Amino acid sequence: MIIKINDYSDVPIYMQLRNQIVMGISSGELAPGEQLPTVRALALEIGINTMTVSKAYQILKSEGYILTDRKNGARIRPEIKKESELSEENKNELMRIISEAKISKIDRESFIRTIEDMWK
Amino acid sequence: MIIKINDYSDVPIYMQLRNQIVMGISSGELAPGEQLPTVRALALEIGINTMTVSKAYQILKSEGYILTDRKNGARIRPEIKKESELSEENKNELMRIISEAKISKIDRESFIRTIEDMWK
Amino acid sequence: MIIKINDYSDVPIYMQLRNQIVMGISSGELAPGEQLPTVRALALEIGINTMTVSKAYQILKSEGYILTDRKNGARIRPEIKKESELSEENKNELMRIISEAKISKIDRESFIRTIEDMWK
Amino acid sequence: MIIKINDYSDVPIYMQLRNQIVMGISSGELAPGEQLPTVRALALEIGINTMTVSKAYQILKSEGYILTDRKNGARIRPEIKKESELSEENKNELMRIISEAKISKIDRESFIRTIEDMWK
DNA sequence: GTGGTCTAGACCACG
DNA sequence: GTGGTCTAGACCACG
Repeated sequence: MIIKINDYSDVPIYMQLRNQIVMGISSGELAPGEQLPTVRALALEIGINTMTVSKAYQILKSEGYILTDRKNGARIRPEIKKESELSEENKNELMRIISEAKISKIDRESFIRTIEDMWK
Repeated sequence: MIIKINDYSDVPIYMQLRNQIVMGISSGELAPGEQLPTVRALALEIGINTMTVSKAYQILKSEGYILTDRKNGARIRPEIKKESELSEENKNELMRIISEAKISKIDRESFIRTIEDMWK
Repeated sequence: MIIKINDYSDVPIYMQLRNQIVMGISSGELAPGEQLPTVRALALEIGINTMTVSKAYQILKSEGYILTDRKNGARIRPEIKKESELSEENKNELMRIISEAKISKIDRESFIRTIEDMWK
Repeated sequence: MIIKINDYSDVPIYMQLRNQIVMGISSGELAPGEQLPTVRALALEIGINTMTVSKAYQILKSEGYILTDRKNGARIRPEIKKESELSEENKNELMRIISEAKISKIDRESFIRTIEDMWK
């Protein structure tokens, strides 16, 4: 899986990394149980600090996306358990985006079409 | 209009303020041409520094949401002009949220229903 | 002569007024010796504060563009005397604008054509 | 690059700083990709507050002149993208300066020569 | 009375 | 070590 970091984004690097791994899981590119690179290897590959990768892994672990053990490193959790609801943060973000879309005179139908395209 | 600041959020106060005003405009709670509180009044009301309010207003101004004049303070721009497209940032955020929703086993239909509810 | 004030400009109203009168003189719309409206009349016509008009007149007077006397009010100075050189401020502004034009990849010829058009 | 702040100018310090950096980019004194001093270092050097430098940097960033990243601080954007047109504000300023030049009996040819000299 | 500017100083997230 | 955020407080230009 290819990770792309934008050094100039407002989104911190560890969060960009976390997001891309989550998206990889969601798309199926990262399979349940799949081994992730070691912190060191991934840091080297992307050209970022090991601390940054470590932080991303810790967040993914605390969110229940990955498992880590000393022997095998990190891997995608075979059975990810999540509430079948959006988090409050995500609801807020959605509301903000929808508000901006409405002000931009994007109509509801084309907005939903965008969502449907993204869902695939 | 009631502004609520979450001190524990990662989102900076000025941005929370900016977001809530944008949502107020979108919902119609803040009408085109409507007067906003003065920087000082709003700072006092929310219990934050005038600079922080000022920063929010300046962002809103630079984004074309409000107008400020020396005499009357700030008001909602009567004709807000926006590109009828989602920004790249908003698209990225949507993509992230959708990915998380899919992992949470939220099905597409109920996700879209959520959007439709929020759109109203 | 029609004066147009933009309440939302960063340029203070008194300065907008001053600028428009200077441009009126330059274009010939305001002739040497021509009477200007009284402070009160102009304030009423434009819908601004008399203090603001007064401030504009004072600046124009100190710059040698107009004459005021208690009896006749203000009028355009019959013989405006100016150094036949740009002021330091105007040179600085020109330099700034040229710098921005160059970065915008505007070519020198089209920039000068713009100047020549404006000069007419 | 030497930055000179005029304490007595009407132009705010952060804007003087912004202008001088833009002029530095335009003249080539600041090369694409070149590192800028840190906010703290520049504040110390000029003898102003870090917030003021920070404000200048944020404006330059929002205008697309510079990039900032958390690791390395600010640098000149390698590829600055600008509309190849003068802004309305710059056109207005040009018009004002030309008007004043005409009143000062500066003739068109020498005015354009001044522009050409500045362009180099 | 309004927003705009600036300072000194603090704390924080990021890497 | 870097920029980002926030505060308290001051002063100023404008109208």
